[in-house]
Amino acid sequence: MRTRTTIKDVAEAAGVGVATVSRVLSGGSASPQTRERVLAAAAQLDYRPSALGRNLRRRSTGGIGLLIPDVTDSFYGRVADGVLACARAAGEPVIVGATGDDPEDESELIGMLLEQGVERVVAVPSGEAEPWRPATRAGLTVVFAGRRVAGVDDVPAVLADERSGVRTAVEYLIGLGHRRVAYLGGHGHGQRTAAFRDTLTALGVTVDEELIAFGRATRDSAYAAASGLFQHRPDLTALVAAGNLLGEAAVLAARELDLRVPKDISLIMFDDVPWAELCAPPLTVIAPPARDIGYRAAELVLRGASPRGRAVRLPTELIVRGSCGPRR
Amino acid sequence: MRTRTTIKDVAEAAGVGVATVSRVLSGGSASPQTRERVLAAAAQLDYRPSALGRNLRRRSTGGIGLLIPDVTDSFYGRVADGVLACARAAGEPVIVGATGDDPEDESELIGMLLEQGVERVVAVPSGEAEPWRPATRAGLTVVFAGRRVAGVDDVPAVLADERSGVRTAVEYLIGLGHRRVAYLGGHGHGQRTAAFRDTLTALGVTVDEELIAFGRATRDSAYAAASGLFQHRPDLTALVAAGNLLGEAAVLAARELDLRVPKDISLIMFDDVPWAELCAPPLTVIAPPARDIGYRAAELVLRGASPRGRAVRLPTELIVRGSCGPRR
DNA sequence: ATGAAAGCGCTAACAA
DNA sequence: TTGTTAGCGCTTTCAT
Repeated sequence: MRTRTTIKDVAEAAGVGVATVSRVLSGGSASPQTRERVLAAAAQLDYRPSALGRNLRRRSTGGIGLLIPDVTDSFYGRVADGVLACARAAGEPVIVGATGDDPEDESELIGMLLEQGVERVVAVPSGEAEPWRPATRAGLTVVFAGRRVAGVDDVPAVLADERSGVRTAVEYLIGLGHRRVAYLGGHGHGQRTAAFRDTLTALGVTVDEELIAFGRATRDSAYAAASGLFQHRPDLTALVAAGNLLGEAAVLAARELDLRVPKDISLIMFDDVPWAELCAPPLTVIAPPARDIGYRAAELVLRGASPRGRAVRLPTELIVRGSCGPRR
Repeated sequence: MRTRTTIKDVAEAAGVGVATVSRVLSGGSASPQTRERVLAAAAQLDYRPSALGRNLRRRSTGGIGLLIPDVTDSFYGRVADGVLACARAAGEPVIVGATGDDPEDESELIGMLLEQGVERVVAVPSGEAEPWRPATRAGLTVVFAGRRVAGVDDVPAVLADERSGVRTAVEYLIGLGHRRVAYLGGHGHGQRTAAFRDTLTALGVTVDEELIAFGRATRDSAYAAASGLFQHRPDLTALVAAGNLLGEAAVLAARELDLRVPKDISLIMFDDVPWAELCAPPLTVIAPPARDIGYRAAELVLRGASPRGRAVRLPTELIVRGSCGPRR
């Protein structure tokens, strides 16, 4: 196997010093003729500067790290897509890790990034503060996406405006005449849950804690929670699912229990996914701008993020399809 | 910001030379006491060897590159998940790029990986051979996943057994009494298309080219193709969609045209996705082991892949749900 | 078994 | 403007 052409080869071929090559290639000053000679030689030899040498010298990889719970989930997938798009535009490589929402794994992955010399990371955090201590201590620039972590306030975040999104949804349901509205939440949905309660209260509907249930991040758990809700409280007429997995579970459970949507029960889901339109009836959703969240987070982290941990909130959109109707 | 602790710090703290530290940490020979001293010092200083130095020395990143058309697509997402899982088990970082199935982008991304010193890549290739020339020339170890590239035969591939999957599907449909079976294909589905034709022929059904249509990799294009098929040939009674995007389009188009599934038309899709169960009726599918494909491909590439470009074919599974019925 | 020393490819002072 | 040089942190001969 032929060994890679290095800066030295180019320097020799162009009859200049390596520093000059480096300068020319990174847009430094050089006489027009020198520049041309260098460029010609580089092109001739098909030279590609090795990031290895540069990284070592700079003591850091240029790239950005991306930590998400699960590539396979539509929401995180879209966030990742946004990050990749932004990084690509900036010519930066992205190292991706899946945490499974497990703080231990998250911790290990952060360690791996540190080891790789990554110094900027975008993450949908698991929720624990602990894994992020070593990161910030090591001087990592991190930006949270889609969620933030209680107790880690020096990290900026790009979020969906969940409060307003959930409020809109609940108002919509109440406006349709519903009074016994259930809520199905999951990991990392504290914001949404709070908004749900607050909106109900603000509208003069007393919060029935029995109508609030939670599932863990598996399909089975979400299904069990949804099914339990429907069975224990057959009087509920509407349900807000706080995420796409939970919405999926709600649709399935409703069907299994022969509940007609939206006749028997109105369904609304936080997050828009391709299958929302394929459902029968198509699902009404609160759509968060997942891809934008990723893109903006990547922009922020590349810009060096602001030292002050402010949060950017991106608006959600209520997309009315066919899964909500007037109270039965 | 405190500067990272280096191997030199550990060496000093342990009162040994850097070479010894390096040896101990990579499991080389050392006297028990020296080993202990080094380990203690390393732990004490919370030392993490920098991949930067190691990479430069070794002239390569340990990690693996992953190139897929679109993180957002369920199939590729699952492939990516498999790759990430395997890489994580091996402690290797993964640099991910989205090609959008565009050979130009693919080419650039390959260049980026080369520049980063990545020497192993798993890819769902766009289909063009050209982007891969520089890669193999540079000595990259590459393994294709889910697809292969005509003319690039020195690259091993991990694939779904598409022929047998499609055959099973077509046989199933024919067994149900269907004779006018349509096929909706897309980019990179040559294998499936061929299997479709062959199976029909083998079963004594003449292939009606008008019943074979193709969409590009966008939702709009897929929808147009599906819709066109249904409208031009209202006599067709069954359709095989070669991928999840196409299946989605078929479901939507059928609904739009008021075709009842499976009464008016039987639908079967290559690829299993969460929404297949949510559909009404739930979609019958040929499920490829997407995650396994990714995992196996990563295993192969980490093992250094075989120089001989053999293909591993993983079996698909026919999952009968409710979208296929007897000919009307 | 261990240490000294030579780089890996690159960039950034510093000189010229 | 340009070349020389000194490392970045690590692994790996080569002596000892």
